[in-house]
Amino acid sequence: MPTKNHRASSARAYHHGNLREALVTAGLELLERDGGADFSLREAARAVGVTVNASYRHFRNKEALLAAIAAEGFRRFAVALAAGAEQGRDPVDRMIGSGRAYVDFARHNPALFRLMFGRFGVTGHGEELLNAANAANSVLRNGLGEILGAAPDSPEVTLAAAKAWSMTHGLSHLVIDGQIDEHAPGFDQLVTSVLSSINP
Amino acid sequence: MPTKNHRASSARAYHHGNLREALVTAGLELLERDGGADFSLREAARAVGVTVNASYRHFRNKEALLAAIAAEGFRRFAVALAAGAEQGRDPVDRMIGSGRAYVDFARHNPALFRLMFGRFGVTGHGEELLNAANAANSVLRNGLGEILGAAPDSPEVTLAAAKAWSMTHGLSHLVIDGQIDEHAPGFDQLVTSVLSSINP
DNA sequence: TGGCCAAAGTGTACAATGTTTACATCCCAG
DNA sequence: CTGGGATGTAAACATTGTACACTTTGGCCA
Repeated sequence: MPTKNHRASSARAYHHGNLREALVTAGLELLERDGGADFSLREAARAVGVTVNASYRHFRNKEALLAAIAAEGFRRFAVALAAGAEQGRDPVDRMIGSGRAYVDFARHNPALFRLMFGRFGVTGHGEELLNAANAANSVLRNGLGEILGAAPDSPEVTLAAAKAWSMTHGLSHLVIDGQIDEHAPGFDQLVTSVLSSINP
Repeated sequence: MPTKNHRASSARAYHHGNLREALVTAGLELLERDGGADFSLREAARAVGVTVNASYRHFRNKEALLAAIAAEGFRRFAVALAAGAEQGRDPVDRMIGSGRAYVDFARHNPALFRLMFGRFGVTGHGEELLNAANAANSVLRNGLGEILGAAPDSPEVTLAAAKAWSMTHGLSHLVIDGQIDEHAPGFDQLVTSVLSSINP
């Protein structure tokens, strides 16, 4: 636990205490507040009650802050997928459950979802992000491995994962981009129906 | 043909001739040049050899230019899908052919693809964009209608379209976002395999 | 033909943003 | 207690999107 927490109590200390984490949290909030475009660095600093330049003590640049936010997003994503899976009895049900969680995560955090997948191609943005993304990924592979009775890194699972992942990911994108209307009657039914067809 | 073409010949005329179209073209090019972030309005104007403010005679703001670019993207997209379908003999083959074209379009125009789907939720950005998007969509529905022997606007086709579209769209996104490595051996095989499973 | 006027383009200005460089303040180790 | 590294602030810069006022152009009508 690297928390130092210099002045957790004092109302207005010169040192913020844990600015890095605070900026990530503020960024997450701002990201979803106006949904679309990404927040400005100054805005995030303002929300935390600090000057812009202070953030440069914790992140090399804005991109680095966004990467940290994306990493946190992947961590929450993995938790959501696992939680969605837990509600199913058999492996197929669990798979569909986490698929539904996948879509719901995107619906409730569209800007974060786009940030996670859109701007950080897995590599070149730090180990933290990479690990978080891989953790989310293995939830999928383990589930499919169980269904197929094969190792999570076997070729069959790889192919099945590509199919299931494509379907779920595409559905999520189409929904958050408004191509599929999430408020139309029968939307839930449609999601269920689409996700059911990922059964390999 | 609304082309006025004031001074098509003169090398350096005060009036550009067809600035609107030129800006769209320049925008398309800049978009793919550095792949990721969207170009600056000033950059596009510079590329065309004109002041930034000149663009405001043709577009209300930057967003409007992006919408026009997205519309042009959808037009080319529809053409590509139709071309991809033509190579197949039976309806299923044609479906897969346009699916492959879908993925290839995304691979060759990732920034445009993201712009088209990511920032313009079908509505609220002008009729031109809406029509172009619908044209691309009907290529899919017609193909599936043919396969299923049902009307393009029937419920079965709607569901089948949601599945096929999700699968193809998701695969495209995962590829251009680097989650699926397009340079890995067997990539073509994987695409074929994934797309084959859209057969309803 | 000549002149006018709307369309199309330029110039200047402004607030906001990301980033750099120099300075100020705090807290803990010695 | 004290000095130095960590953490913050202040001022400055180039770039961006956009607004406002001006200028140039070329086709239409007398």
